[in-house]
Amino acid sequence: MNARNNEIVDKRSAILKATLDLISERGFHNTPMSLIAKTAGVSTGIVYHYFSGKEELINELYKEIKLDTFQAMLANYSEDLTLRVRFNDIWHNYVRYSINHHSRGLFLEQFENSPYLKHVEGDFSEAVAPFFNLFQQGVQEGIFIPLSPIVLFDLSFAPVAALVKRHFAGYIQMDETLIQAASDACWNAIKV
Amino acid sequence: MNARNNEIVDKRSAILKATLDLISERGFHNTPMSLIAKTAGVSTGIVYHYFSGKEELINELYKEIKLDTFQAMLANYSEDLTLRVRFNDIWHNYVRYSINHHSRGLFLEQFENSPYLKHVEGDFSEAVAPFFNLFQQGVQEGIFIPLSPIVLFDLSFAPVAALVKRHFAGYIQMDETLIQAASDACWNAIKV
Amino acid sequence: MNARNNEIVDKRSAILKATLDLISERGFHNTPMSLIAKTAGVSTGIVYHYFSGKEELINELYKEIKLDTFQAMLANYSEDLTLRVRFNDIWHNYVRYSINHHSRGLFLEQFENSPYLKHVEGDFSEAVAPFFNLFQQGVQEGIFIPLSPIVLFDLSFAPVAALVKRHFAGYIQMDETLIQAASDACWNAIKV
Amino acid sequence: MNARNNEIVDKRSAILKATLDLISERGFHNTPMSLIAKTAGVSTGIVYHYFSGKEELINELYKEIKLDTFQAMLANYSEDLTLRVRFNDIWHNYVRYSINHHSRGLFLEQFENSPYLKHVEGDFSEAVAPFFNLFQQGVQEGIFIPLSPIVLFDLSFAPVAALVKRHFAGYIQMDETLIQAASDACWNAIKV
DNA sequence: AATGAATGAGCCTTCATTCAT
DNA sequence: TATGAATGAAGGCTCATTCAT
Repeated sequence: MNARNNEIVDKRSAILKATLDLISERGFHNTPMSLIAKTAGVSTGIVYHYFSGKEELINELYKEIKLDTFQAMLANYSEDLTLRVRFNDIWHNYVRYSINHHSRGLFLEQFENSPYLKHVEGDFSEAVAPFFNLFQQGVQEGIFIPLSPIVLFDLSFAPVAALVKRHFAGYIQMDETLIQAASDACWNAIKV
Repeated sequence: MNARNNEIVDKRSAILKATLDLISERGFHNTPMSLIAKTAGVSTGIVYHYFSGKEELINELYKEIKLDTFQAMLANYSEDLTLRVRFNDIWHNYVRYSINHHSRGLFLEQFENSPYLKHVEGDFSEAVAPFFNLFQQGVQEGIFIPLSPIVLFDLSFAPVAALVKRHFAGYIQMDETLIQAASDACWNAIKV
Repeated sequence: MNARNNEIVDKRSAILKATLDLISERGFHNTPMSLIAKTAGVSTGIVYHYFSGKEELINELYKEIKLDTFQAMLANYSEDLTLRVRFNDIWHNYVRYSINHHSRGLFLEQFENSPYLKHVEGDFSEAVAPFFNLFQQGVQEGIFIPLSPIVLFDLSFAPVAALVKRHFAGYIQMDETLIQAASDACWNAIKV
Repeated sequence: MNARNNEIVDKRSAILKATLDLISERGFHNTPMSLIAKTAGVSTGIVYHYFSGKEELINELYKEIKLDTFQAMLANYSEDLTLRVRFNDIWHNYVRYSINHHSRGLFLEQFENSPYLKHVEGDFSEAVAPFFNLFQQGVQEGIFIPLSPIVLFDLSFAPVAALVKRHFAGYIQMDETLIQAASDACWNAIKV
């Protein structure tokens, strides 16, 4: 990759990064394109070179972050590990990622709860396959309660975002002890 | 209550209702005050007679809905019932309410995930006291895992909103069987 | 005058007084009718019973204050007194009135410098006759320079408003010594 | 200065000029930004590129005009000239300027009498220094009555604005003869 | 006479997007 | 590629005036 390409990557990335930071703090509609450009250190016009408009910019950002989040949850994932260990790793990864990248969580929740934004039909099927397999295997082996993977997914991980919000609101402290206790609780939720 | 008061109540309520419907479908910033007024069948100006501005209108709506949601969760609640029954009732109430009043759930999630809106410091302490007591009692009796009520609350109910979203997205069908299964799962999550 | 009439006078006066106070401090366009009504202790609607609208209200107020100012300048005025004494009395009266009724001066200057307001064709000819006579007599007696009364009026009194503004701005202190010196200066301006 | 700079200067100037013309004829609050833009031949939005808002636009205009007025009064000013000549020149310059640039006078008086507008703390100290020196010198030389420069300034020039108003109202004709007579009168006012 | 809820036109300002350079 | 001046539609809010009571 030559200098020119690097620059392209840099500029596009700078725009995406500025968008994330700003939107997570100020919200979609309180984040003008001009501010995104300024924060990214580029001109307003050039943003429209990399993205067709604000909506596409945000959709692109969503896809990147959503994918990155799934990948982070699956760090060190291996089907050689037991279900219990895999589940626990994912839970910990997810919490850690959510705490270490707060703005990403804020962005995702805003995005996914905004009826205004046309939800991208991003194809995350590949990214979520491991989860699907995990829960399916558990059901088949009679370890998990016989519900669809998507339900098991929500029963397992919905509490994470809620608890991380409490953490940042100062109501609780997500230390290792609490993380483990909550992870165990969620495991018990779906365990037969 | 005389005709005039009825009218006042009606007008204010009409504005709040229009706001809820519009925002849940279009989002905060895609819902102009003029559209709210039009939908409510009143003039733009009069909205500012009942609410000081858009922000107060939305905050007021939030407080009403948040409170109503808590109350709906506690329908037929009685401390004479066993923990198990109480928990199960709340879970069912919450799901039913979320499904029957979809727009309220959409609104709440938008609101609570919007960094732009100054979150009202509405005092819900009274409204959430029963939940607090429920979880505290369970811990004291050695029935629930020894975590703070707020954590137990999230472990118990965070999946509801997630599952209802899947329901409306068409991925799952929240029928009585599924509701009961999920409710049991969450009970198992916090049970010792 | 019976109680009812008193009330009428009171209400009308209260509106005029509120208008004066508010406009002198906030300006014409930053003074809503609703605030005038509230300050006067009456309802918004009743203002339109006493005045046909905001413009008439302000015009009425202008006429009253303008007339009152002329009359104040002529307090203790007598053609039996010498020109010198009459001039000096007017000058002192004007300054004292301007200082003791600051809001009236502020209002008059706003009004008279506002191109937006249709200037009332109030008939002040009777009120200004003494001034006219004073200057005309002085010219006829060869005491004043032979200029039209209106020019002599401005040469005599234009500095008053300017100096009173300096006084309230804190640049000067309009004490008796200064008033007398300035009054003498203006006398010298028009004296042959 | 290249074409682009010229254009910028032109556009900014066009906005200021339109603002002056409109406000002097219609008043501050009867002059919408949209009309200013339209009159200046630009879009509404671009006004906010050159000025942060209506208030800054007006304040900026005030500073420019106030300064320009002082400079016009001091045209051909030289301390080599006698006090008498300097005074007379200023008086004539001021009257001529006020008559030839009527809108500027109207604007200044509106602005300076508006309690609503936050008066800019423009630094005119440099611009008014010659006046200050003039009056101070006169006092020191025993030619002017021993009053502060600011008082002497008002005694000298306050009648100008008043007389120019009479001129435009049609009551008097400010021809050379009258100007000279009035200028002499004001000189006599402050002369020992 | 009196109230004040109600109307709706109009204003200031913002901001996504375009385009000349 | 890159800039940022420029556009203009749209939105939140104000307020003079009206009118049912």
